[in-house]
Amino acid sequence: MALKKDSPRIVLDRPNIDEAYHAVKAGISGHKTVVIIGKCSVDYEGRASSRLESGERIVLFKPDGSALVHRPRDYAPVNWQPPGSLFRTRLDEGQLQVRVFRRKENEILSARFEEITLVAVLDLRDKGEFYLYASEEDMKRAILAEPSLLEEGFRPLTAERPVEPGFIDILGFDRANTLMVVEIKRKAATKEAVKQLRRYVDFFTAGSEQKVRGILVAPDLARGAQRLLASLGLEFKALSPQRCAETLRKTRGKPLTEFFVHQ
Amino acid sequence: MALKKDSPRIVLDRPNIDEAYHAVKAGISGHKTVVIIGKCSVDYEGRASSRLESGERIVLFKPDGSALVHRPRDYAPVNWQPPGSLFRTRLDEGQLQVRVFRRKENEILSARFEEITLVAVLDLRDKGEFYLYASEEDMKRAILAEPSLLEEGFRPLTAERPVEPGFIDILGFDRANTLMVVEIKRKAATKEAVKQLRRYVDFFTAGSEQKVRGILVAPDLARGAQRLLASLGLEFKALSPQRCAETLRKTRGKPLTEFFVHQ
DNA sequence: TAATAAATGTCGTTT
DNA sequence: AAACGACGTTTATTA
Repeated sequence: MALKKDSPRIVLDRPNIDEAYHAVKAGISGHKTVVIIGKCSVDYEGRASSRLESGERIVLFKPDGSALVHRPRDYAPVNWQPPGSLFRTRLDEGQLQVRVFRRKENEILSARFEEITLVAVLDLRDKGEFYLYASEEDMKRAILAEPSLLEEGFRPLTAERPVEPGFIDILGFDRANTLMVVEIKRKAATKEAVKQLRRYVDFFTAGSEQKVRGILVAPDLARGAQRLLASLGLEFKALSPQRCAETLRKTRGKPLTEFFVHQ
Repeated sequence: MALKKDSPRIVLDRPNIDEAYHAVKAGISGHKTVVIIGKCSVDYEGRASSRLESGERIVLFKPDGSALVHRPRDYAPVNWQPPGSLFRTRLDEGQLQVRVFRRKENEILSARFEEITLVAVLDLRDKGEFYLYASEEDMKRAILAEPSLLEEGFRPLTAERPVEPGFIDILGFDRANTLMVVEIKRKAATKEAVKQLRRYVDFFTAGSEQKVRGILVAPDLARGAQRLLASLGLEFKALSPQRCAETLRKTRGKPLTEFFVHQ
């Protein structure tokens, strides 16, 4: 059973099992988004194993090969398979069964429906862009565009050529030509971030007499990070993602969305 | 508008905005699971900020206060709020808008619907147990139940009383009464795991002449972990989660499900 | 409340 | 393909 071009959409309210089976099969082979709401049990075998006993859930099968089983609670799906999985639909012992295979990890997910409340087969059109801003990357770009955000006289180096260890956010020189290693965090910097910065600074001080400054840029310092920072001889510069977003907007005179990072 | 006891379920196929609004509002105030499929844009403000431009999506509102916006692709929701959030439904400029507040983190998610394909208000009954096995915790329990899985003559200490640093998986003594620190991984142990074990062993060797053995228990060693392990003077014991699950079953003579960890 | 570790983490980038 | 780090990580556990 193939989906007709003029009927890319199926909604079945309390379908019988055959109706549900044909709709789901057609939807999956037609690369549609399939929603099944009903009473089901779910088994998973792969990196771990699990069994979910019978209950009413919302199950999604997406055209990219991802599958999700959602209970009426929790943020996370109780069972799932990532994109790239293969769907197989069948009738087994009078029940609708959908199996989801992921060859790469040798994983299999099986959902078996005892009762079906609703089946929806949808050709969802979603080309909308997703913009996430005030990211760490935005903060980096703001400092490169306006180095005084970090310190008067700061001259970043990263903008000109990539630095040896690519994991360093920004390298540059202060007014006195002292090398500065800049580590950026978009949230309050933790002790972990401090230790990370120390390692980066060590990379440049190793086997050298040259003084190197390590600057942690973040909106705030997390509990305990202040003391560790001081004890490791590093510095802190308070800077919020919001401030960076404003700077980007002003610097280039374009709408903020221009600077969003597309996901 | 309250949901009547005898109509705990609403399915609206291509509803008009007023029908949709009343159904969603009733569903949310009645602590039902609400599914809205339609064309919407989504804004988020909180730890970061995001804007999702118009497109057709599946949006879930659960009775526990969690919300999910799913595009027709990807495993992860494009936007969400965790359980405990507050829902507010309203009609705004002729569109259905649902806002989700999370006071604690000062986060807000707003979904605005231009077109509504489907609204479902459901009273999902889901008491089914979820069992996950072959977890790291299961491996630990298996070794405690059957110490020879690790090594002939191994006597675990953890079972008797909790150990000082609670982050160590198992502590015990070998046949020669040498202290053993056991780190368990359910997947191939990475270099990170090796370094972790080294830190734990150091905790016991610090300021002591006593020899301490560090054993990494895992089904396999990841690339590079072998060399690091040897260079740090640690040992490896191959053990699979499956083997542990079998041992648990044999040891106690109960069905495997008895040993599942309930999530 | 804060810190820490685990997750079927997922997802991207780089080696 | 493996490895490494980031994530609005989330979640559970422990101090």
